[in-house]
Amino acid sequence: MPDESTLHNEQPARKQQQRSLVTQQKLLDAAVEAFSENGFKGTSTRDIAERAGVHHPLITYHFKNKDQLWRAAADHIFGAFANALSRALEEYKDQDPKQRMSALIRSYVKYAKNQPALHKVMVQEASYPNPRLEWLIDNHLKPIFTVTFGMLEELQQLGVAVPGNPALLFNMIRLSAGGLLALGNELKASSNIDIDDPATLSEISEMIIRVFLPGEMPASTSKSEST
Amino acid sequence: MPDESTLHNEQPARKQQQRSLVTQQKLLDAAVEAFSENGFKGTSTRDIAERAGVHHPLITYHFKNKDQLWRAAADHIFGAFANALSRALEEYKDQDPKQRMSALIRSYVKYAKNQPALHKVMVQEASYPNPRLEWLIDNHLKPIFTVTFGMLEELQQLGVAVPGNPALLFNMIRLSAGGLLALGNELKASSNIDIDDPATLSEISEMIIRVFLPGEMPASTSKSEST
DNA sequence: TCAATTTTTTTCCAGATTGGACCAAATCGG
DNA sequence: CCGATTTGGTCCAATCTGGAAAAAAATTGA
Repeated sequence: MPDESTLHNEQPARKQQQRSLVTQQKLLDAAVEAFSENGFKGTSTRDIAERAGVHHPLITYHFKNKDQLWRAAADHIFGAFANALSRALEEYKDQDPKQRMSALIRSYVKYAKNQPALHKVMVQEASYPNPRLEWLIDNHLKPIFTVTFGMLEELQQLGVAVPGNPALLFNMIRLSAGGLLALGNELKASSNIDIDDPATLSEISEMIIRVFLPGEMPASTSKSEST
Repeated sequence: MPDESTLHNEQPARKQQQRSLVTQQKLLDAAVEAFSENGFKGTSTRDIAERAGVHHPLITYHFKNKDQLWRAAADHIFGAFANALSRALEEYKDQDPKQRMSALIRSYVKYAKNQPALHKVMVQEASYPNPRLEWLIDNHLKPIFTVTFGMLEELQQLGVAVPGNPALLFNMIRLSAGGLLALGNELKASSNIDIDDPATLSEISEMIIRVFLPGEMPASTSKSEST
């Protein structure tokens, strides 16, 4: 299964070298960091190459241009995030809906801690209409939204999640979690919140769960009512 | 009361001209817009001047340099916001704590709708440690935080606000409201939420209130117990 | 009205940065 | 060890950077 995010994958007369993968990885990590800090416009390819410790023409070689690099970087983090969500969903598939959603929230908070760029990049691109935003929505946001939206609706019907527009609910949860971890620099100074403390992290998850999913699961006597 | 945010206010041998105030205003508005979209680094003074429809050397004339312009722009929006909060607080000073906090939230949502830069600029600057972030925290964030923090603590003791670290609570409210309105471009496409619809706006306020302040005010027989 | 002052316009700069092209050298896979 | 892949080093032309400086225009106060 060849890597779709890179070039030179048409007729690989010879397989990709190991060091090539390493530099691609370094460039992707650096790109994520840089783009999340300064946005697409505010980031130069040279800055990215420098962070990666790599000569900047290698960007052209591996990703053709700045725009493709941005897309690859977005795939990099959003793909990994989608995997993390799937894993959490799989692991808790036998639990009740509240447990499942709680697991998703904890998973998101944990992922956002290690990869705050997930939220930052979104905010950066949503600042003004642009083709990257549309691409991001279609390729990465909508799928997550669709899944979560249904789960939230179910939880509302069960009286677990607070009532109201599920779409709003979804985004409030997302913003609370992603925002808190993206604003780490600020929270320490403004609110004396240390997101580097593991205890703070679980406090955040649990508070989000308590706030948005305040109800208890109804004790269902018939365990398998829906097939 | 001379305008502190501008230069030439030491010994005004002659009073500031009207057109001068106009260009300053245009530059401030343009600066807010540009900085919120592309961050400090990603914004050029020429871009700002262009948005304002003004020759770019006027920035140097009115604000000395890019950094001072950024500070003036921040004062511009955060100052107006602080005023809006004060007015809401004053207007509801005779109501009970839950009504007061609800008024603050509605006021924030309303303000953030018209001035999403309030949130965006924060996120932009919090992306990485920098002197502007510290300045923003000390001059504009902490005062708001202090007031609201106390109110939230009181509401928690009354059983109105959800329990947990009040600082976290404060920031979750802030991020839910500010984030939703800052992500307007995205929400329409990803979640079919139209923040330009006035109904959506009040739906947001009311949901935030319902979620974070779920309790009812206890019926107090003694109206004026604390002096 | 008219001169002093404030504000705007115009022009200029020196340097840094931009994304990307190019090719020789090095490295690696088969 | 051969050939494909990857990297290093160099170069470029264009654009953009924040800011200085001086001339021109507009407004004010007397």
